Amino acid sequence: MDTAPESDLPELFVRAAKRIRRNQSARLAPLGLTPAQARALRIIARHSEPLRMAALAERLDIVPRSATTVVDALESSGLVGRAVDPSNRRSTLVTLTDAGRVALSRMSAARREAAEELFSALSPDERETLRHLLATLDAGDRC
Amino acid sequence: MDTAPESDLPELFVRAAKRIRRNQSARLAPLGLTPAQARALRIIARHSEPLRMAALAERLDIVPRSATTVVDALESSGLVGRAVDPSNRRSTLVTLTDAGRVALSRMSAARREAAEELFSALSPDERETLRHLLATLDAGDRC
DNA sequence: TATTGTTATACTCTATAACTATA
DNA sequence: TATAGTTATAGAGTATAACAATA
Repeated sequence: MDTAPESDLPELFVRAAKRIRRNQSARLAPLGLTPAQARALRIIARHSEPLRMAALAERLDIVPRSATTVVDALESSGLVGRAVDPSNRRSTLVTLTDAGRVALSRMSAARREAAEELFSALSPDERETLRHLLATLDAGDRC
Repeated sequence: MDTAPESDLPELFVRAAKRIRRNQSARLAPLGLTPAQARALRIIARHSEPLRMAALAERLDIVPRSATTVVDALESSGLVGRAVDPSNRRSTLVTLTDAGRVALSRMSAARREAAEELFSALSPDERETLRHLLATLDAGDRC
């Protein structure tokens, strides 16, 4: 047999990411959201003040043009609104709507269930170790 | 400040996967390969015998139709060949060409460099722990 | 009738380049 | 001229559904 699954780190990440993406897609579809839209919504919600498009793009780790597509979708769904920044009319401020807040609260339950389902193979200690290693990686790769 | 980066496991995975995908794309582009094509090529190479399309799709964790697209690209590049399975003429056997073997050997150096670059923030022990946790997760989610 | 792969099509995510409005 | 965001376009990755050839 030469079918032993490859187990190097990048390959394992690709596999895990694929499972997570699928799980998220399935759970978010009933809410009318894609994973990228949900991610953007959470980032917008985490901020007390409206976010500029460029700031949102940076936090999503995508180029500004790609953020436009994501926000277009969220705006069409009525979950966020765009407003011209009065202090710099070139900038667009993205704000959460009431509907957006409702969507977010529905998402949080789905996210908890998804995390439980995806990481049930690990003990709480193991999950914390994993979280720590991934956070270290995340911080390291940005320097 | 309410800008502390979210650090739950799914979010950390999405971020890590994005970095890995980018790194792989950049390293594979000069070889004329996409990450998915490279992954397929490695799976085909790991087998001593030709792989059926359905078997390849299963190992890539994609539907058979999607495997067709990947193999089409590899065949156009001359890295793999298709042959009718004599024992079951409905099946297609995918085989590595000499050019495919050359491409694979070039890939392996690129993969080592990529892994070193991506995981340099972790010690060898930490990498092994991470590998173990991801492998556990991978095995668990398939049952 | 069931299986294997493919044709046809569509959607998500993201990118580069060129343009517009504003500064 | 520089900046912020967008219009236009493209490509990677993957999916569902319908169909052909074979079993």
